[in-house]
Amino acid sequence: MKPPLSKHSIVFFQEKLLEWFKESGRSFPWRKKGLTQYQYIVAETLLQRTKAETIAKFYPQFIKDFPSWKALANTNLEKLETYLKPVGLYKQRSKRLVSLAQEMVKRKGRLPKERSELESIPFMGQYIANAVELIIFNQPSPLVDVNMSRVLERFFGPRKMADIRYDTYLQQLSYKIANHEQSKEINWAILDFAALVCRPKPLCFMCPVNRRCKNFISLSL
DNA sequence: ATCCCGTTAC
DNA sequence: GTAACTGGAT
Repeated sequence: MKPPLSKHSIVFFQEKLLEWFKESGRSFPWRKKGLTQYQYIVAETLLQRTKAETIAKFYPQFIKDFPSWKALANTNLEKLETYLKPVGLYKQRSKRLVSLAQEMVKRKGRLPKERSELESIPFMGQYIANAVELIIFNQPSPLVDVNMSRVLERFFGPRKMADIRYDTYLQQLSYKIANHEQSKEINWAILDFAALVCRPKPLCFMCPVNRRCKNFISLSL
């Protein structure tokens, strides 16, 4: 047995997934170039606990109707709830979006670069803070959600803690994976791979890294 | 560690 | 009917 966390296996994983992404990666409006900070952060907030395809249909119109932090900050909460009903979690989400927008208006649209200050912004948690570092600050950073965790755990071995955000093994592993010239593409590759191949019920037969995966045999029989 | 809280896919 | 979905706050 080879050591599961060897540099070699990490590079193997990165390269194979980047290759897979070029062929089979998904395309979403919030992955385009030239989005404003506002547009990107709103997308991340909408995506929480919701399928990306659902938000993809909804997002372009949302940006037209609420084009800026100011527009969103001045929106009536009940109207926003009605507006968000089709995508679910409308009470949470409207509250989050408005208070986030109001905070950003106070900050004149400027994001703090200090990590702890970034996470002090209401409803800007670990995930979105990582996404801001990755997409807006252009630094390598992992988008560690339940889906990325599932993929990494299957391939590299399971975590110990129940909560992804406090599991040091998973956190360190995900930073190693994301630490790459093409950090954005790696992250998107893993998210897409999680949604299309390494699903909760995995489709191992079409997996480009199945030969080295710890769960290949047990889960595909 | 626990609560929050909806649509969709299966 | 239930599990799943690009989590965050307390």
